[in-house]
This record gives sequence, structure tokens and C-alpha cells, in this order.
Amino acid sequence: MEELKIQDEEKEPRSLNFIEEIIEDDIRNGVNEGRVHTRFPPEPNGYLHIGHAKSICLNFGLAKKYQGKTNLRFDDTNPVKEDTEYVDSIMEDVKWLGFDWEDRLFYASDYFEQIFEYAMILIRKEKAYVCDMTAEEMSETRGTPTRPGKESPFRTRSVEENLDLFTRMRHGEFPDGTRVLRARIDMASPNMQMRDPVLYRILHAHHHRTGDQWCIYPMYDFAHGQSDSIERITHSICTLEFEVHRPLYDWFIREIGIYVPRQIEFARLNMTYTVMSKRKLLELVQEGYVNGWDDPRMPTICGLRRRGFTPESIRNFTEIIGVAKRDNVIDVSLLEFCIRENLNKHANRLMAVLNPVKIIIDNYPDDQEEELESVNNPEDESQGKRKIPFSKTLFIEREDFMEEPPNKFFRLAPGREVRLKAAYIIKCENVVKDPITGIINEIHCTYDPMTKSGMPDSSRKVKGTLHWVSEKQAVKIEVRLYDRLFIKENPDDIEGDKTFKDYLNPDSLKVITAFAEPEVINAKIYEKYQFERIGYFSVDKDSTPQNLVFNRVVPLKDSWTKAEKVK
RNA sequence: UGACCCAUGGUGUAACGGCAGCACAAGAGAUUUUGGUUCUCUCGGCCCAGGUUCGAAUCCUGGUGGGUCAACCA
Repeated sequence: MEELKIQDEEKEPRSLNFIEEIIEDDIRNGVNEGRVHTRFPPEPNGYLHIGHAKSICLNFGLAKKYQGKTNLRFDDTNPVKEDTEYVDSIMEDVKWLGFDWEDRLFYASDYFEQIFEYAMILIRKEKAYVCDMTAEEMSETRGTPTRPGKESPFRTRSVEENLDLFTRMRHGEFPDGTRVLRARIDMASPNMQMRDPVLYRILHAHHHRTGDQWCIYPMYDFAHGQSDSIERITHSICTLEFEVHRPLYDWFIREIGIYVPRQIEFARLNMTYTVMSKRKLLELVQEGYVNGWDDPRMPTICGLRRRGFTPESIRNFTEIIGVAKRDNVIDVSLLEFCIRENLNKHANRLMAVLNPVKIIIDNYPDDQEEELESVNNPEDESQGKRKIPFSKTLFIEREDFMEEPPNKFFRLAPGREVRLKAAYIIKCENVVKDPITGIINEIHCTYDPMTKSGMPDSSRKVKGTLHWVSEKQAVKIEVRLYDRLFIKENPDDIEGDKTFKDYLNPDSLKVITAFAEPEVINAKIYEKYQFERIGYFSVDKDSTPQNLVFNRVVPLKDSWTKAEKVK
């Protein structure tokens, strides 16, 4: 307790973001008796992505911070685009991120009867009318941002006629697109949203929850605010593009005369080297540029999960990026920082060689094998140690040897000594090349038996330490090396007649076979490892006992190849 | 050019009228049986012009720049 107190005092609390300030103001002023109730309101028409994660963490985080509640509500007002497949994936993703809506799972479709009643109220107040114009006519008469629109000739229909027509719309007497219900507001409003927006359209479509019960469906604008009101949401947090809709929502709420939630808009998340729009992600999936929504290159939650990101790392990311109203583009390296930080602490180490070259230790007895020991995670002693077999013939990375090394090359080269991690110090004596291609087939070394890891002589200074795998015990694994999906920082910044797809990275996936130490056979699906000196890897669900598949989550920071690239 | 919104290092985000700070990125060094981690340090910012004030990143006015809005999508 005492210790906690000290920590609290020492730890400078993060300053409030603008939403927290608003909420604390409201609490201070006794708005809603200090109650805080948020909601996450996705449309079930696609998979959630990292941008949604920002919203989810915001909504659930705020409620948690202020001892409030958060609802999960599906805004399912367009049966043509929505499906239970998406409902299921969204629930899975929210849960995986670590949030719980408890018994508060709702659907806008739960409120269809109530929303219909709201429409009837507006009609009776002469605030809504049935309009017979075609979509084209409506578009033509809407005006432009600088020119007022024209009023519909149906705007003056009597309450009785509107009531009759709207009721008959509900009962399926008219085909799709023949009539709509519109609000009667102001066709000359400088805010386009207020120019008699459509409230209800006729859609003879099967709804994933209400089935064929309805053939008219409310527009999002006529359902969203009321849904928040019905759920007595105190703070309706949404993205910036709904800012101009707020006056409309307020108008509905006021005219209908129901509980008033407070809408607060924040800037959505953008990230470098990826796209975030549902439409574009759908395109990538449908046209086969990626292997489904959960392709590890996708910015979707399920993609990130499969890639090997952890919920903690994503939650931490959304905390670090902050919340504000200005447009922003987050550098993807920040996301990478978050997963590295997380996995450095929690992923056990393993040695695996991705691009092998054979090492033969000439002075090591031919048939000898020994078991060496190494810590599983130097950042977490509680993870214990493991045994690693060592023998005369080993694999190391081809990149860890150079015949004519530059100045700063700390690895193996003719006549040079390096340490084999957790094993011995070896010295390169000579190399055997393919006589035709000149490719190195074998590197012959000698080892110093007195430098076994842990022995006094092992503390001898050598320039570098290499990871390695004993050939005989090596386990072949499939490794999927993922890189950023796009080669351009902003794929939406298109030149000429190109499309965002012209900036796809042709090398975003490379599949290779690698050799790992035998410990690898214990790897379970979704388990994370650090392949020593290479990167963090996650066991893919495609894995079988015969064929383990590892996804590269992110490479380790690497100041060597970085320095080389600069040259 | 109508309404609404936004403007702080390369990126993101603080400051609530009183010394512009933090994180990522970038660069240098130390430590290291991972060229990882860790630890130092460096680089670099208030869109512009007026006004209010003893004092302005902060308040006001006007510019400039950017974004959103003209689906029977959400």
C-alpha cells in the first residue's frame, strides 16, 4: 500500500485528452447525475481494423475510467450490406481486444418499431412527409453547398395523406425506390444535412435479424442518434465526418422530444503504408491481393492477431497515439515499437536459421553431441532455461559470414573468431566453394573447448555472437516473412490514372523454409517467439505437427543492415 | 467558395495567460554471450499578420493552409 502510494505520487499522470475534459466537466456540473455511458456502434458490413480499435479502446476505456458502462450496438439499418458473418467477427475482435459489454449487446434493428413510431410523431407534427421523387430528381433539387435546393412538390402533403402513405409503405404496397419519407426542415440550409434528408426508404430485402418483417428501413441518420437516446448514452463518441450531422441529430431528438445524448467527434486513425477504408480493404480481399480478411498484412484486427500482435500491444498503441480533432497519420513504426516492447518482455527466445550455410567444426569429435543450456528470456528469468543440442555440423546464417569483410563487420570471416550463442568460440579456418558457381558450401572452423558457455574462458572478448542450429537435430519450419503491404507511405495519394493498388508491395510476403532448434516442436498456435537476432514470430494457425508455420510479426531493430543500406 | 471543423519538431501528442515538454523516428556514445534490450546524450517545433495584456502556443480579429458535407451508404 505504501509502495503504491509512492508510485502514484512519482508517476506524473497523463494529462487529459479533450474528451476526458468534456466528461469531467459534465461530471462536475452534474450532467446525467455524473453518469458515464458510452457505446461502440459498428455496422456489421465488414471486418474491424486498427482504426476501430482506437474507437473501441476509447469508448470502453472512458467508461472504465469513469466507472461507467459501454454498450456494443450494431447499427444494422441497411440489410443489403449486412451479414451475421460480420456480427460474429466483430464480437470476437472486441472480446479479443480485452473488452466486455456484459449483457449490453444491442442492435439498431431492436428499435425499428420505436423508430417507426418516431417517424409517425414527426409526420403528425408536419415535420416529415412522403416524397415520390426519384433519387435523381432528389439529387437535382438538393442544390449545392453554395446554392440552395428546391422544395419537393410533395412537401405540402397533408398529415392524413402522409400517415396513410407511410403506413402503406410499411405494408409493402409500393416497390423499392418509389417513395421515401423525408424530414421537412429547410431546403435552403447552408448545412446540406438539413435539406429535407431521407428518413426511410423502401427496401424489400431480407434482414439478418428481423428477416422479412420490414420492407422499409430507417436511414442511419434517423436511427443512430435515437438509438443512443434509447440506450441513454451520455457521450456519443464518433469520428469527425459526423460533425455536420450533429445539428440534424439534435433536431430529431428535439422534435421527437426524447433524451439528449452528447455527441463528441474525434479524428479517425490513419497509418502510413496501409489503407483504412472498408471499401478498399474489401477490394483487396475480393480481388485476391491478400488471402482474406485475416491476412497478416491487413490492418484488420483479425489480420493483426494472425500476424502475431497482442491485445496489450494494440491497447497500448491506442493509448500512446492520443485523441484529438486534427487529421493525423500515425507512423507505422510506432505500432511496431509497441509490439516489440511487448514481445521483448514476453516472447521466449529460440534459435532459427533462415538462410543457412553449413559450418563444420574440424576439431570437434565426429560423433559427439552435447546438450547446451540457454535462458529462454533474458528479460524474464522466471521463464527458465532450455537445452540445445550441439554437434560437429551446424547451420549459421549466410549473411553472418563474409570472405572479405568491411571494417565494421563483427561476424565470421576467414581467420576471425566469433562466439556461438550459448556454445563455444569458434574460428574460421577455410571455406569450401562450389567449383562452378563459387557459392560457399561449407565453412570450416575450429572451436576452443575451454570457451564453453559458462566456463571461465568463455568471457573472452570476441566481436560478435551468432545464432546457430545443429544440422542433425534441426527442425524444418515454414516461415512467412511479412513486410508492409504498400511501398508508398500514403497509398491514397495517387498520381495520374493510377489506383491505390498500383502501390502494393510485391515483396510483402516471402515464404521460406528455415531450420530451428528442436525446442520448436513445442510451439503452440498463436504462441510468440523471438528468433534470436532476427525478429518476433508467431505460430500461424495453418501449422500442423509436421509443418510448423511461423509468421514474422516484426523484425528486430537492426543497426547493422541499416548502416549498410546507407552506404 | 456556403456551413462546420482543424492548425505546436519528420510523425503523434502536451501546455488551460507565466521557462514549449513527452513518445516514436533520426543521429552519437556506453553496456551487452542477440549489431536486440537497457542507459546517456544530440538533432529538431508554436502557419502568418494585427490586437488585448506587465506577459500570448494559449484570448480576440483578419488572413493563409488543410479537412468534412451535395447515397434512397454508414
